[in-house]
Amino acid sequence: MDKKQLILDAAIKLFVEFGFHGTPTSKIAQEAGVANGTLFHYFPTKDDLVMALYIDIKTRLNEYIEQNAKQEAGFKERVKGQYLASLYWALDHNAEFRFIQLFNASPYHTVLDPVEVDKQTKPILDMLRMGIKDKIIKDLPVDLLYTLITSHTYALNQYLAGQEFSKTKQHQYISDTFELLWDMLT
Amino acid sequence: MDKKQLILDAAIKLFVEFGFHGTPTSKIAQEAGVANGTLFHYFPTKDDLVMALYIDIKTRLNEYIEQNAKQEAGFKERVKGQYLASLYWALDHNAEFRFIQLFNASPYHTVLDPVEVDKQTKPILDMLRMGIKDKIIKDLPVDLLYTLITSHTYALNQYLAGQEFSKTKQHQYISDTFELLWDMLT
DNA sequence: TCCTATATTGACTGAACACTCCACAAAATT
DNA sequence: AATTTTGTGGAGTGTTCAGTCAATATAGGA
Repeated sequence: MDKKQLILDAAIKLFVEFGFHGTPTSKIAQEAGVANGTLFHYFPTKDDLVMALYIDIKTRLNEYIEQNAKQEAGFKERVKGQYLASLYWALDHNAEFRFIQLFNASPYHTVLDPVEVDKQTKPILDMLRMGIKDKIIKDLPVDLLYTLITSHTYALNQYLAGQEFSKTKQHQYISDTFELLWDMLT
Repeated sequence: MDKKQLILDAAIKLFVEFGFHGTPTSKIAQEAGVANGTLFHYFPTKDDLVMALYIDIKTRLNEYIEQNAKQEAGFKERVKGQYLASLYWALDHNAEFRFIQLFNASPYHTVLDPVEVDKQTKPILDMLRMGIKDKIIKDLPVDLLYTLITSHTYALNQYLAGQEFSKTKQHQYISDTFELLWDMLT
């Protein structure tokens, strides 16, 4: 068993439930079933843990999107692929997705390496630029559009997580809200 | 000079910059220029302070919206009035607006009195319901639409706050994104 | 088998923190 | 003016926490 992963898993759960301030490292170690010192063996500081967690989660989400959002079809289908993949992943990894939101709203977000952030968002911005060039979507700054799309996605996830819908209803709302998003963009 | 207000002002500033976990009550008192004990005279616990702060800010925002979003015109103008008022207020009270976001993403949000929350959102939900009945906007659950509208608004504020735009540009983006929002809803 | 490197433990520490307490000041009430 | 209530101060307190450390375990290579 990978203790490092146990620690990360415990940390997600507790951070999402109690926030960063509300979860001592001791509780994380306890929840993970490891000794206090073990946590600091893998993560020198609590901040390192938070950062590592964010990077880990974001990486896995991006991998999932890359593998599941097909590239072949037309522009709308490509955007939709990204949107659906994000939300399907979020349905299965709710704590992780909420952690991303928590992190984004927190001051940690500002200490992220901008280069790394750019690298992750660039493909999407490029896609949007192409849509603008082809006069498919509205001509507005792509980073603005990106912000709006992202927040739309998070908002839907929060909505779905906040209530107990059937799988069918969930998928329906995901489709429906993609159409809203699309109407917004075009 | 109202020390209570000094404390609230200092708290907003520090919470937004360092997060809840990163701002000790001692720093808040120091920033406010009052003694440690004075803070606890007004706010028995740190949590009470956070809560009071949220309620205070939310109240002022709502008052501003109520006074500035005119009621008379047609449906689109009424929705637009709300949107513009929110964002204009946010431009002048950026820390406060970011505090609301921080709070919403935090675990504090779950301990809010649901009755109070309902009371604040009801007018907007009623407005949306009317729009649906009149076939102006799409027929989806109003609380879902509300979530999407809210997050759209926060997202734009975050975008505007993140870069240094001229007043003109800011107003233009606020108008432009309202049209996006409207296209999404209708 | 020995040796070295890495993993794991949990008691410990020093600092930071939320909050208390009591003294005193200012205002309000009588 | 006397008395009560409310505001203000800041040193003090008990606790909690992030992070250390030295001892022990585990594993892998020579």
